[in-house]
Amino acid sequence: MPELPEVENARTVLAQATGRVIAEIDDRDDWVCRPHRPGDIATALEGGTLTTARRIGKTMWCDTRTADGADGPALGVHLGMGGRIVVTDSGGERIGGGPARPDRQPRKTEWDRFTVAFADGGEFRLFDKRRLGRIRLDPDLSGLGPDAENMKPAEFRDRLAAGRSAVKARLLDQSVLAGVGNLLADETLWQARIDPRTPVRDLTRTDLDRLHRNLDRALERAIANGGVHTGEVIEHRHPGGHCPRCGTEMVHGTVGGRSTWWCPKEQE
DNA sequence: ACTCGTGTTAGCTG
DNA sequence: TCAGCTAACACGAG
Repeated sequence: MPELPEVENARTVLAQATGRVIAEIDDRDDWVCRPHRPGDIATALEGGTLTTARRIGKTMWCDTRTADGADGPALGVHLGMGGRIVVTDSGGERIGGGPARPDRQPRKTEWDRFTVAFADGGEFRLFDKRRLGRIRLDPDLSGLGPDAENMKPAEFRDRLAAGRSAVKARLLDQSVLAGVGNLLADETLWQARIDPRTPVRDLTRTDLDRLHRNLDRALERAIANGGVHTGEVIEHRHPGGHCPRCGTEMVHGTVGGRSTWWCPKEQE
């Protein structure tokens, strides 16, 4: 599920975990918590509090304070392909995450990969069937480009146009800009009518500005509508799918190492 | 039964 | 150095 819009929603849920005293942490999943050893994260954070819930691209982290009021290590949270944040109140009820809707995910405790129990009785959990999510202390954010939201046109052009990769590969490169995933890239390129395979060096300034405007719009709409899966072209990304604008059959290929669908007529 | 995938990373190759 | 490929992680969906 998670690309920038989903992660931003998750961040608002995670924010519900701030300001509460950490009683106990279950960090026994040594794959999700690598390279830490079981107990490392618990030792570092138990007795303290999470003070913020921040995000760049698809990476979230909480700043922390120790029991005696000093700054603690940051707690990094990445959802991977399908992780979800669950925060409960002292009564065990889920909080955050917008309008209440029944949780369709069957819950199985072995899929809770990391749990913070608060002194008030509530919890913060990373629920992740595929175990591709990640928790770590003081995550390295230096490899991330600027968040894909709120980039200036010139900054977007300069960063995107460097190098000679296919434009989609560039959009997916988190060190160029952070937050665009596979679905959002396909949606944006379709909206902008640009072939995902186009080398960035062949894009004109006009192309880049149009791409940027469409990325902004796709992000805004995905956030408003509840996720990247609400994009216009997303439901047509399958064998036999047709371009919702012109009706041409969508074409499939691999670009930037990822499954890619585009309209061969409009995206040249 | 078998392939694919909304993500990331390490390691390898040209 | 850069760019592209592969494997690994684990499981559901088609």
